[in-house]
Amino acid sequence: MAPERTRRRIPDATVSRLPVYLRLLGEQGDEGVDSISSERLAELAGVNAAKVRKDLSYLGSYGTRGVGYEVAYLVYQIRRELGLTHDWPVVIVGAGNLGQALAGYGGFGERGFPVAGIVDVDDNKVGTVMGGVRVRHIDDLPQIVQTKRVNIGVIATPGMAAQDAADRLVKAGVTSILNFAPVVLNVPHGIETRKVDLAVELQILSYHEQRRSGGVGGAVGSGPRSATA
Amino acid sequence: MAPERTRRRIPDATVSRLPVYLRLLGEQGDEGVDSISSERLAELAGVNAAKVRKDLSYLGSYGTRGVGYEVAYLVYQIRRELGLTHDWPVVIVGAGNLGQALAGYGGFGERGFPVAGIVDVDDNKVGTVMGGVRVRHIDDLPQIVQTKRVNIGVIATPGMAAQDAADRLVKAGVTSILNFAPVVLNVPHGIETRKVDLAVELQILSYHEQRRSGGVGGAVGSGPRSATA
DNA sequence: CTGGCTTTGTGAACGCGTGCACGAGTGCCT
DNA sequence: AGGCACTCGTGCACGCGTTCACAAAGCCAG
Ligand SMILES: NC(=O)c1ccc[n+]([C@@H]2O[C@H](COP(=O)([O-])OP(=O)(O)OC[C@H]3O[C@@H](n4cnc5c(N)ncnc54)[C@H](O)[C@@H]3O)[C@@H](O)[C@H]2O)c1
Ligand SMILES: NC(=O)c1ccc[n+]([C@@H]2O[C@H](COP(=O)([O-])OP(=O)(O)OC[C@H]3O[C@@H](n4cnc5c(N)ncnc54)[C@H](O)[C@@H]3O)[C@@H](O)[C@H]2O)c1
Repeated sequence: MAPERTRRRIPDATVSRLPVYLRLLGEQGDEGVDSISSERLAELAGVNAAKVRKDLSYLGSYGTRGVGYEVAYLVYQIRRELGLTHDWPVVIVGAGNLGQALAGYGGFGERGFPVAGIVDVDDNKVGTVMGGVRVRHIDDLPQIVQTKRVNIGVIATPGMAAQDAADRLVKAGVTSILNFAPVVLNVPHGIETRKVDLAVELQILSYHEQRRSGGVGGAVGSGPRSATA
Repeated sequence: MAPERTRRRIPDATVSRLPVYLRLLGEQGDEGVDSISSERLAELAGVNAAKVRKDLSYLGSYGTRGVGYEVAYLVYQIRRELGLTHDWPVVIVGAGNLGQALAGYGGFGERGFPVAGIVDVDDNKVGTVMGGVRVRHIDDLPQIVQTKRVNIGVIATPGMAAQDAADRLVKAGVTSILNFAPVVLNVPHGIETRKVDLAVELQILSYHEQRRSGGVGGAVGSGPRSATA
């Protein structure tokens, strides 16, 4: 626990944009572009140019005034800051529809997140192979996490089982969880969790559609009234 | 400028939380709870109680001081505000790994987003059935959108094809898009889009893991892995 | 009916993220 | 060498979202 001075903290909003810049920079690099301005990068990312510059400034002053940013170097710096200089193996809990799609998706491994294993409680699924990975029983979770040095777990179980899955992941030693189940997870302090909820996304779109299409007649009922669904 | 054509606008942050409250309230209702306090709801949602009250206040004053909120009535109000009083059929573009998982997922229909159709360019996939829905050719998109009154489209194609899919969706008449491809979509003004990018989520987790494990200069004793690109 | 208890609804303070504006550095051209 | 065009880095102001704190409002017991 070396008291290394707490490094400059990067705002959450910036952290969530860095991966986008990273991908775009990678694409630009592949196309032979070796220098890029904040203006151009902003256009590609669909954001404000000043925001791009401010975001990148958190990494340090890696731009050249009058010119722009060297693509390759910037890629390296972002990767370093995001901890992408080495792989982060992930373990998937739940080998259903979604778990299957995730395991069969090559994009993870390419981006530095190889599937170290996928587990399930259903004996009918254990032993089958999905996306080149054999499904193992959830009791093997601790062993997988430890031998493969897994820090990140992905929950793709039904909502009912999500908390159980989270508990098992934490107990096995996982410290970050990506949760696809529509459930608010209860985890110990220090465990990082992120939730991806498709129903929520659709409902947000629904809100805007509803708003667009007539915006609702007047407010119904000025006062509280008992109305059963 | 035009007068306030817009009635009370609900902040984006609130809109994104309402679906969570809605789900929790539904669960509580199923368990026989007919009244709930902001404190309790906040606990279930993992947020601050004042935030819950402020969020709900955008819907109107539907609480009873000293008591709390009537669950059934609150559910009704949130559903009305989110436009969930009727179904919103969705069309899925791309019948691959992910499209298949989405089509096979019953949760959508249950929550008011039935799959009106799924389309693909691959003739080998056209005609097959996924999750009870027959895959149709993408050229049928306009017809599906119009006959089924579809407003929401879901993009589950590779990144390369995502912009094309978006263009086709918009041309067909869709006004909201949920995009799973890791691409920044370019759409006309007025079209609502939301993006779900798993790689971004994982990279955000990676950032925190990297930070946790000592920060600069990775603590893991792996080899010199300084590949840029 | 009154007093005490509970919980809502919201004004106000605060903090964070965004976008503008501009000084400061860099490279190129004359 | 000097001037010019360009782009970064950032101070600053603004707006949104979060949180606290409390008066208003409703319920209930006695
Ligand atoms: N499939 C989708 O497109 C989709 C979309 C949105 C959300 N989701 C969410 O993702 C989750 C999974 O969806 P799905 O369609 O894959 O469901 P699914 O029913 O197809 O698969 C769930 C899997 O989890 C396994 N499981 C159950 N309990 C378990 C436990 N305690 N530990 C380990 N494994 C367990 C089951 O055996 C099953 O194989 C759900 O929460 C769902 O709401 C899925
Ligand atoms: N599968 C996953 O778990 C996963 C995870 C994260 C992100 N994604 C993203 O989701 C998208 C789809 O992933 P996938 O694994 O299903 O890919 P996939 O290759 O399995 O499926 C893509 C499908 O889209 C179809 N397609 C191609 N071009 C099309 C076009 N112009 N119009 C209509 N359909 C077209 C293909 O025929 C194919 O069936 C990708 O962008 C991927 O990055 C997938």
